[in-house]
Amino acid sequence: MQVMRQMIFPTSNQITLTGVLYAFSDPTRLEIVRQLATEGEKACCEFGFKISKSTLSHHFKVLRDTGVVYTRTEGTQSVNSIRREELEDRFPGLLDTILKAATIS
Amino acid sequence: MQVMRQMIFPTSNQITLTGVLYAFSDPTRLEIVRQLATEGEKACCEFGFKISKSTLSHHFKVLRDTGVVYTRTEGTQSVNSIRREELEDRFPGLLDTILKAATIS
DNA sequence: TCTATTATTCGATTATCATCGAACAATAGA
DNA sequence: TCTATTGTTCGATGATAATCGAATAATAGA
Repeated sequence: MQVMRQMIFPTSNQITLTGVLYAFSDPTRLEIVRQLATEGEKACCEFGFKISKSTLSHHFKVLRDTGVVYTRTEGTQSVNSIRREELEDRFPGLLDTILKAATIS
Repeated sequence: MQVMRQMIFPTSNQITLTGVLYAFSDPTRLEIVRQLATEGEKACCEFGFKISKSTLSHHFKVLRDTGVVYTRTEGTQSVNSIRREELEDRFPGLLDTILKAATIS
């Protein structure tokens, strides 16, 4: 029987630099975080990607596992937000610098 | 007949953010750039890694192809340096922020 | 010309990753 | 209870990537 496992989020000091950079190195994931940064928290279905929902779910799992994104359940929706405090605490300035760079290209 | 191909380096505007982040997402490559940043330009053989030289050569190729590192030939050695100007021109503050974060963990 | 040094290239292998469709889980609402 | 919605999980597949040993290339120096 398949079980909906509970989501696990790394603590601030469990977040690794290479992990965060890997999370951001995929164009889809970078765009997800960019939208979360500019438009605030959003459900998975509100991003307007053309990829399948299983692929999208995979990308959100990577973002959660690397400590970039927090997901809370609200009804049938999964509402995502950037873990700004933890990221800033762990690697000061990194998120903003990457987000700024993302608007350049 | 195998030919030693000429190295090709991307111009500043050919450098992509996801490419740079991918280059930095590997621990070996991150350490290479960290050493280049703190100790200046170095030949491939001077980094003290325990991996094979073909693997190390592969990592340097990735760093070149993504625009992070410049390699010049000096005798039988390949001397590497960070492309600071191009990176700063393309994505201001990115390199320093990542390097600073690399010293934290 | 021969040898040592340094690094790249090739070919192969193993591992990881992105992607998808189908099935399942959890919730909301009729 | 039934159905729709939303997202996760599973299993599979094709594409990338990391790694290595061996062969090759380029140069320096004896």
